[in-house]
Amino acid sequence: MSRPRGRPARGQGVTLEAILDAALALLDDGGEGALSMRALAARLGVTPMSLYHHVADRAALLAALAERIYGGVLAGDREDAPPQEALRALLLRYHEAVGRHPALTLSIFGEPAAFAGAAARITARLETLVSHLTPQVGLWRDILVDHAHGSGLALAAAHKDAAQGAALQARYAEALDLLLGQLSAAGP
Amino acid sequence: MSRPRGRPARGQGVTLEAILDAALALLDDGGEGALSMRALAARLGVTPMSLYHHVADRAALLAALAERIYGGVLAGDREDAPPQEALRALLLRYHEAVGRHPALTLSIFGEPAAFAGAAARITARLETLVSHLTPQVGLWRDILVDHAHGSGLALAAAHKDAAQGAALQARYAEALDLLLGQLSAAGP
DNA sequence: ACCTGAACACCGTTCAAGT
DNA sequence: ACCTGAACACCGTTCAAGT
Repeated sequence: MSRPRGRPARGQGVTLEAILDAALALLDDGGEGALSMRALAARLGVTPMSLYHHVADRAALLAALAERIYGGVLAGDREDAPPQEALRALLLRYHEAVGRHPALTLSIFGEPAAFAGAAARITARLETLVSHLTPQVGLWRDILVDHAHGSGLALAAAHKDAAQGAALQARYAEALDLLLGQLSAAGP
Repeated sequence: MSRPRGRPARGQGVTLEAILDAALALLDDGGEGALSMRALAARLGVTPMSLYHHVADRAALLAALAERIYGGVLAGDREDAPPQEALRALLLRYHEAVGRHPALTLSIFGEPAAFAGAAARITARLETLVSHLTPQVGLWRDILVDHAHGSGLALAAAHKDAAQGAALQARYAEALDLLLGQLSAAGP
């Protein structure tokens, strides 16, 4: 019944891709507590230990997931768009990523190192955009980032209720427009 | 070496007070992962199971901690202060509570039910205050709450670094003043 | 009422052994 | 290079037994 002990035939093993897919699936429909190395291995039909040939440990797994999800946020960036448009689009994409995988967001906040890479890149881009719109760069950068995180948290807490989730997404867009309006009113 | 099996002499047992104190201590200097029922029991010199005579389970323990810490946020409230002052003071107290026990905040966000009671009372009070200052009540309530949570999260992530923590607290106050200024400029 | 000890079904991770 | 099985040091929680 059990797999043979040695290295399996070519194509039988797990790939990092498959591990990340399965981990995200566990997180998405079981919540934060559903992602354990053992449950993940079971879902992949493999022993827990074989995962450690692809990721260093659980923290590294979360880091890889963060990179996959939040790394894409900067991808849709258009260099030529006016700063306010670009800023708005960036924050909406970020917030949407948070909303699509709320349990990942919660896990990541508990493991800040996992998120450091993507967060730094997103923040850097955001800071550049803000600097085109107001001299109070640090202040507005913090406001926009903190507000996005707080709203993302509310989204994560409401993740069982899809209707409420959609309402929160809409509310975020509304709040963001208000903030951006005031940011540009503060003017350069 | 081990305690006798039956009920101990009067005053030998654990109290809920002592459990909450110890739990907070574990959280504060060990972070989110340091609070386990077993570690908590060990710190109190008791078997894990005796804790279950005082709290239903781990979630209930977190709820009791949330009530202790966040319940106090409304205590300093002065009914007669002008709404903007009261709003500012409320948010600073809330943010400070978050900052004083960052690991609790992180744990609570992962267990939203634990926080429901205190959060609802704080939000209700905040909403009343906001309604005195602007017609856009829901929008500004969300902005202020989400911003406070997001900033609290940053505080939690930086909790090893006390100097950075202080800087973040100061930044929050600055951002809050800016937001409140714009809130009142939007006017009733 | 409140404690104990043993037990159950879990964790993450290391190590040695296999191919 | 990549997998397995056994092991270690943990979890939360239930249950029966003690006083």
